[in-house]
Amino acid sequence: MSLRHQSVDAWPTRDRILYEASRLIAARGFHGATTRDIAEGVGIRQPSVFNHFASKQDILAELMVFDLTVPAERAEQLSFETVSPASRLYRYAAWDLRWYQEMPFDLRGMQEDLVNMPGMEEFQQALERWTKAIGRILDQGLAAGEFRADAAPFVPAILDTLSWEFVRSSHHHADDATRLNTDDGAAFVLRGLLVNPDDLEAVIGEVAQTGGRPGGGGTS
Amino acid sequence: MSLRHQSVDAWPTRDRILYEASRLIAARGFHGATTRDIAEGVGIRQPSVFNHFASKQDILAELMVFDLTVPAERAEQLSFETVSPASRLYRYAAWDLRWYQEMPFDLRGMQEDLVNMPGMEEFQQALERWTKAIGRILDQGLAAGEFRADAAPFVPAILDTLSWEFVRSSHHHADDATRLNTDDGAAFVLRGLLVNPDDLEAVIGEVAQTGGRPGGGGTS
DNA sequence: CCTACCGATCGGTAGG
DNA sequence: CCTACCGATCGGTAGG
Repeated sequence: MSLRHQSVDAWPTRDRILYEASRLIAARGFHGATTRDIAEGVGIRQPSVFNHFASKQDILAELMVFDLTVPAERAEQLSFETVSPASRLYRYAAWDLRWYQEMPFDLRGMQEDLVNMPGMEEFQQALERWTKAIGRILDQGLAAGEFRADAAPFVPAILDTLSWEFVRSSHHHADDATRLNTDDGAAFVLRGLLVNPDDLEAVIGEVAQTGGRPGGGGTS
Repeated sequence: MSLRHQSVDAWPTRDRILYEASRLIAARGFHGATTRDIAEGVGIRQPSVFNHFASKQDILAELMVFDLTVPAERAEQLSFETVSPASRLYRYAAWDLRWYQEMPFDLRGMQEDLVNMPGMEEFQQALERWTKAIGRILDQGLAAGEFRADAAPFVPAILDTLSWEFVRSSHHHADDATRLNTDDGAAFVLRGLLVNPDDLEAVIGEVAQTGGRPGGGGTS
């Protein structure tokens, strides 16, 4: 079912365009990734790309759904739940890192500034919603005395980077043995953030009790 | 003396080109930042840019010295010193974050992939030297039992991000009051990495004893 | 530091 | 999904 479980060559052309575009945008940036390069990677001629997407920007927009819209939705869900802030942040981080690890596309080129392009307002708002949702969880944790005030400002940027790191690792080591562990990544963030790092075990336990599953739909 | 202490308008044209280029590359990527935009920001005509730099890529190269060559040198220095690995990593992190905070240019557009462009081999090597030097300190800390094996793999990427975060904060809040604290950033990394986070105070103390100054030359 | 200009390459269209 | 093609824009040069 999932694209991840098939060889890229077996994907529909439309998905292969998304895949090649994501790799090239990650490698050279949006403006450096040309429609000719994308087409060449897919094995078609450049104008044929426009039979699947109305514009180059539409390819970007579809990739941004995976990078911004879906994570924003998940962060908002968790920001309104009732378990402890620490537990919710851990759950979000673990979900986020898994999301990027299992992502078939290479989203490292989806830089923040791209949402400022005309026509990308939808994703500008998704980014804002994500930032606010994470900010809510952080504020709740600060108010509850769970989080360190001198560490909280770094958390959004660190979640971002760890996401990229898991994309990178999933594209470089295909075998499960050398893969980075998503729970270790989430634990790293929490250890730096918690006033009492020794509470981490309990926080993780709380997650298991409320039955949080990494869940979320397919990728295509 | 330092560019940071003068208004941008008072800088020599060459430095203003570097400044505008750094901002545009951060905002749109190297290929999205055109020489016409750079010139417009400086207040000169597009061909005049080439009176100061032989090519657009030469502008990039000069910015990369600040982003890669200088930090690589500092990391290598520290990787061969004799104080504890934890203390050296803390010192590197604190130096690195200060370096980016005081940097007059916006280096957030200096993505890793740019070093793969033809002619940028020098910076590909600088990046490699940086990675190896940080890796050496991490390996020494793991061997000494100071660092957690499940946290060490995340450290290089997190140093990277925190650097960008300090660039961003220094470009957004000019006043010292709301500025992010570089020591807090370094402490965040160490708390996530140390087997015994309570040792952090001692690690910071060790730094003071060996008399490590943030030091390093000017910026221009 | 300017005006004038050029070859190459870009995203996208026409028409099958 | 292709060939043929186009207007716009790119980095860079000539010559003052």
